[in-house]
Amino acid sequence: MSVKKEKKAGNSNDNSMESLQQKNISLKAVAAYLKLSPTTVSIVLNNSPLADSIPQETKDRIFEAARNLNYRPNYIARSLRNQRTHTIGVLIPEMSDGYSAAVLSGVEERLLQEGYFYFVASHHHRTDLIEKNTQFLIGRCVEGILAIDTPTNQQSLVPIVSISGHNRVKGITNIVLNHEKAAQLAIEHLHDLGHRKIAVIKGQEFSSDTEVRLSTILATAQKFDILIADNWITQLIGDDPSPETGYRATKELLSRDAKFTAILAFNDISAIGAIRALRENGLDVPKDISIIGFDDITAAEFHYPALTTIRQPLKIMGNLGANHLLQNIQKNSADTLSLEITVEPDLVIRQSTAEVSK
Amino acid sequence: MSVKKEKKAGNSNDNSMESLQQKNISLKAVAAYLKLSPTTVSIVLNNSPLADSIPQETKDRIFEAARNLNYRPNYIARSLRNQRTHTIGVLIPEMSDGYSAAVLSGVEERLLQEGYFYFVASHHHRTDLIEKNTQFLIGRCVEGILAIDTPTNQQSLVPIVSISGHNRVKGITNIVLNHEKAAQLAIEHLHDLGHRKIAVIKGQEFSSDTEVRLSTILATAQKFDILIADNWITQLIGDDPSPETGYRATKELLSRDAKFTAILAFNDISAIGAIRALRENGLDVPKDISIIGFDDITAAEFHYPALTTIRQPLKIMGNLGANHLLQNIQKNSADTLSLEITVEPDLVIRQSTAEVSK
DNA sequence: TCGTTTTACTAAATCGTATTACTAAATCGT
DNA sequence: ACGATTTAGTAATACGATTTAGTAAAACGA
Repeated sequence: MSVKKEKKAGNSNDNSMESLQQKNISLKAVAAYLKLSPTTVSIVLNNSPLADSIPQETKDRIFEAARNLNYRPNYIARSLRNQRTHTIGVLIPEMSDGYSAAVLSGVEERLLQEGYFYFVASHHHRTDLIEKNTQFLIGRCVEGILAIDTPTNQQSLVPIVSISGHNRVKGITNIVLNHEKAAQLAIEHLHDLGHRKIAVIKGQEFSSDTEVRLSTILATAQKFDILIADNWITQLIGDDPSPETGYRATKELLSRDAKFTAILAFNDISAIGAIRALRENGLDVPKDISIIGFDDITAAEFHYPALTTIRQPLKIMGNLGANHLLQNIQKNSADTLSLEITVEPDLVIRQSTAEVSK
Repeated sequence: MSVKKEKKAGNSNDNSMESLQQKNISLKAVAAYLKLSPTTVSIVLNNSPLADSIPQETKDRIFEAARNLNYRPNYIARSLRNQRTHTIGVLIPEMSDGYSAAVLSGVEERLLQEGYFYFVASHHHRTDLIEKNTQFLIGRCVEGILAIDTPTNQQSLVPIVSISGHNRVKGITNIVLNHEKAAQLAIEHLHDLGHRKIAVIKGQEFSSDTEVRLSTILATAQKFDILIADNWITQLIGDDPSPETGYRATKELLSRDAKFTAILAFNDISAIGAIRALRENGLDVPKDISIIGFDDITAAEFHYPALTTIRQPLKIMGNLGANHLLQNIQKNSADTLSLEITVEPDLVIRQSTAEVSK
């Protein structure tokens, strides 16, 4: 890393500074300039009902002065006065895992529409950081918290909406996937292709979806008369967000010399790792083994072979989460309903699944 | 999407509410409780130099009361008084493109260490949104702006640090890759493998690195006596952040019936699309055509074939950017140096490149 | 012992805005 | 023509902290 100093810039007699607005014109300054009181200026600029009694001519003068002086109300002062920050806090496990980013993009879209901004804090699956970050965010006067794939077991002063959070705390709204449907789609697809012996890669302990996903799969498999032997279940270990964990879990699976014909992976990332492990063992996907992923992240479509997967509408979940959080903020938060909003998965058939051979 | 109402929660006589801290204890309230003035309480809690004259016994009383009453200073009030928000704004093209997320994780890490939070605003490559979002962020009283892969042509009231921004504006610090070195690594690697005819997939017009990357590659190729014919250069079109654009660009390239032996892709995403296009045309990577990507995003390693790529230290660039922005904020911003900080690329050799056949 | 310094605090101003309560002049109704 | 209302504003207060300037009592120094 090298550093190259170029030149001094922006000292006070630099004429290009003229293009910069002079600092922080306050309401008082505008009022002084107009020889009016701050009250009047405030009333007019905010179009408060009191402004009815101000003649249009004066209003025009005020608007013009505000524009010319480039008056921008100080957000901090306004927040203090109004007790509104228009800011929410978002808790995520990891910035760079694709999943959070996809949900976040939905969150951002919705929030910006309403003039809200958000703080992000990631906790890397450490419970102490979840707690600490929650406190930090509340300390920053956020009006609500959106927990993405993050266990939240505490009630709080501010409304909380949890996306894929898997928890049942009073007053917390949950956005969850229809897990039964997801399991059904996956199992049925494999069943249709003739698979009867399936292995499962389970998520990490700390992932909120781990438990439901496994249990719904097991239950559905039974219905379809499909065998998932105990030692055909492995688990992702460690918090590495790369396919490495799926690779390891699959190696482990293969070492057990099992005779399954398909693998249900916890997510697309681990499915990608699994495929690599299989390939290393001389097994072809989908000819020898079929694989289904989960989530439908961008990488799924362009992987080779392209992943058959259960799509979660991540961006929409972000939209919905933001939406409900805003609603809860509008309402008296002491009167919040505990809602559970369910979104539907889709089966996306690509090239990683095929009819069972022979 | 279905909605299931579960139960009312958190009404006022709900005893679980007791665990929630009562709302907003103010400094004044603490002072009243202690029969002291807010001044004294503030002085002690902030450990201001004036606290020297306060006896330890009184200090202890104050600390205890603050703890018992669960006093949390109001961040907004404090910001107003101190004229510090400890908040910065981050401009990115897209939340979910992997690149921004990787840089952001580095940014977040560094900022949290210093007690800063950040607002994110994405502009989807629209210049009007860049301008608008910048105004919004400044309106929110951010102390500085970090522009990731975002052209910034204006000076501003607050310090700006640009990461991969490719621009030369006074007072803006730039974090950039050593592009010459990157081109050198890529070309040299292909040269070593015997390649003499190379195609290039150029980035979109709006990507800040597009121009430098192409020009450095062309210059370096010349040095190595490698041919890059004019019609062996295609460009990514459109703002789709998926490999689709790379796929299209490569199809176009192949339709020109060119006789190159390797492709330099603008980034890993487009390299992945390129490989798919080649495969569809019956060409094997790396046997028939070698491909080099750029960035080394997570997907690169686990793609099939695993991508040979030029790694950018994205997270470190985020770290550095945040770091320099904080430094510029500390200093008098009117006295900011225009710096250019260069980070070094690495060649990561995997399976998408091989010796030229025959 | 008397003036100075130190101790242990507090009153008041400030940050920039929004709102409530008020006032003086003009207009209206009858 | 006289009280009531409307018009066109302003002064004062609050939001919740920090800081400057100050004060009364105690301790100190000679």
